[in-house]
Amino acid sequence: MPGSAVPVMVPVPLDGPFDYRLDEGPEPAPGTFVEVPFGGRRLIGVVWDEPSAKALPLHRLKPLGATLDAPPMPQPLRALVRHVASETLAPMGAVLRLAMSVPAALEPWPTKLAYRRASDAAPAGLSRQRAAVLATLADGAVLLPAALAKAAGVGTGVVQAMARDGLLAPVPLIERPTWPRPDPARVGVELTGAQRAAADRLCRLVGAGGGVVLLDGVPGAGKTEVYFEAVAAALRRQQRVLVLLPEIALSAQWLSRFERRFGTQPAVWHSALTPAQRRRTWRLIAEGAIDVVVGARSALFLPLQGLGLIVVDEEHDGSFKQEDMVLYHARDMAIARARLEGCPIVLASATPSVETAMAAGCIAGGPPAAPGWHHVALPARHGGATMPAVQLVDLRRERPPRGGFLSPPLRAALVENLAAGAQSLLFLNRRGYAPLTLCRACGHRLACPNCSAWLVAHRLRGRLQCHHCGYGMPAPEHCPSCGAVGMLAASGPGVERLAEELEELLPTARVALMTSDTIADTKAAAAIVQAMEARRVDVLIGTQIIAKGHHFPALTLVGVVDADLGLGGGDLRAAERTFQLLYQVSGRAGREERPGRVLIQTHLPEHPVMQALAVGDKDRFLAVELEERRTGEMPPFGRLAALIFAGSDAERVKAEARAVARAAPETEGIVVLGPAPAPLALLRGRYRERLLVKATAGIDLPGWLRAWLAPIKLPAAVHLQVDVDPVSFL
DNA sequence: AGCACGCCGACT
DNA sequence: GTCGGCGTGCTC
Repeated sequence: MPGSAVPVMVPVPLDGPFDYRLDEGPEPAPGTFVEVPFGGRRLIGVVWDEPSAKALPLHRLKPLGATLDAPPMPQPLRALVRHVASETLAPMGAVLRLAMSVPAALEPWPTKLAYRRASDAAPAGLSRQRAAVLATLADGAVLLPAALAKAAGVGTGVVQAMARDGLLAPVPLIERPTWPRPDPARVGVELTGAQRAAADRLCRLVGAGGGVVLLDGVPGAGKTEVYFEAVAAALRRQQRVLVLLPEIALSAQWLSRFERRFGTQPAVWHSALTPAQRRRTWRLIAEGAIDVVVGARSALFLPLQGLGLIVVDEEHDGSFKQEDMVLYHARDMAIARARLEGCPIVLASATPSVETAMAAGCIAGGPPAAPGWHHVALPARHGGATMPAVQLVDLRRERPPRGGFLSPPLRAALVENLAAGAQSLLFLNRRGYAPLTLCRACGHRLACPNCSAWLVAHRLRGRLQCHHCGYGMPAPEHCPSCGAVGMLAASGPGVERLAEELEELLPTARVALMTSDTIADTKAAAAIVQAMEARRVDVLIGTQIIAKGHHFPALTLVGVVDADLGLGGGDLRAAERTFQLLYQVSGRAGREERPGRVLIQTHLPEHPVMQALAVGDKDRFLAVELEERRTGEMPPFGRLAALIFAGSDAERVKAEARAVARAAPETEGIVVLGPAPAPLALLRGRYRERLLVKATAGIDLPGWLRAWLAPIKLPAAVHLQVDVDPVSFL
């Protein structure tokens, strides 16, 4: 008997698949989860669609193990794994691991022992309790011990004893939880005419085979309610829906809006789930028992079948780019999944990314919409949401008092707003007390020993902390360099320091701080949101964590303390990110009947970002930014890739980076820049050098990179990470 | 990623 | 004399 070779992908960071020998029985279909021997261990893998690269003779293959009793991985998801690997240059097995993130969910549901009567005839002389148990189990009923005891009005001890005595017969019962199904027929909030029209356009695409829609409108224009109608359309067709949100936007507020429309909460997927919740949710999704999943970027790889719609909300958000193991952009890969599933995808944002806006053909002076792309714009609600009045405060003229960071106009506005009994928000994208501590005696600056970064002072914790690695130390009393005592001075603003300044300015105000340091979990976040809603806070100070997801009716003043923060560093997307962030923050002010006011403190009032913010014109900003990108042949007109070489030996890292750069093939339309020290030249104790690859449009950049790098063998002491289409340049 | 095999320091 | 450090190499 010859047997056959079965290709299996395993979730280890290698390019597969690997072949296994099948001696008898039918060949398992692609997607089947199987157990296989691998190296010294046994792994769960997936039967793959294409044969392995090298065909070993059958006798050299190890035997295929058992098939797991789990729904096979759907074909479009397998295709997505291939696609993500091919685009990111990650080994396919590393991507597969993302789609097999919950191995425990591949085990069948646990069975619990339930009981039925051992015989129809009731023996004589039973206690009242035992008789009650048997009576409860009349008509062949089968119940779990706890339910049985409760129904019979006895303790569980009676049930256990009766089982032991043979009066009850055990029946293994599979405990499959049920999940409430969202009801598309319910009526949620009433849509305006314009919202209805936009919703109808989305609904027409559902079931029509595919397409990408940019759904664009100011905060409060009702984007969520509009795409909910598309969700309902998919549900009416018995299809499933995946909604991706940035982690911090997945708030209780979003969930309750969903519940208002559909009568029940959707399944959620994010990093804070417990292992048991994770296992249950994953398995139910694989079994097709869950219709709608809302989750952070890792939800992209959930085994939903029969997808009818994908939504990516806050499409522009940088956190959709995964920055460690496999470097993928969840928005771009969601577009790929939608194409592979043959379903439409809605990208929603008040501040679309340049890439998305260009593809949707909605930038003045830009190209028309790419094939399959659509643009649905939602106008502001009349009498409802309007963007607040934005005032630029020129810090070169309006100097804050010595040692402070709030300019006279912003101070006045804060005082005024408190007197009026309204709430204010101060935005500063800097955690801690001060970004830098220096010695006034010798000028020494306290830096992280592992990274090229300053240590950030955190007064609330009495520590100095590195924001890039885990390093921290108690705040020292004397300078570690010259030993001078009491000469260490905080330099620059942080949110904690702002709170101090505010306490001086508004001694009676109730101030709350919202940063990732003060918000440990969703409960803590909900507590602050509640305090704001209940008007127990007058001024909320926060980092970018406050930019999204919540809206506070009584908030009428927003102060941006340092608008220029994100513009330094020469990052390609610095202007775009700053505009998006500040526009979102500005949108927090005055979303109900009260008019809002925004003060933006800047040293660069003439910068296009500030000018666009001042007039609230994102279309003009996009047009200016697109021209800028066109001139430099930067994305979306060309593509970039960053190669980061890292290792503990600075010279070796540099030498390897140089050698790899020299090996780059000469290609029309591609330039390799560098190596140069990466922006964080030292990170977690490893020296980093960077090569930047710039390709003109139309070049298969991942393919070119693979051809270049495949023959290169790096020593283990130098690690190379390839980031195709980098978002952050750090 | 794991897990083996493989050569140099501090212990029963 | 061993136990164990993690460097490098392989996994159908």
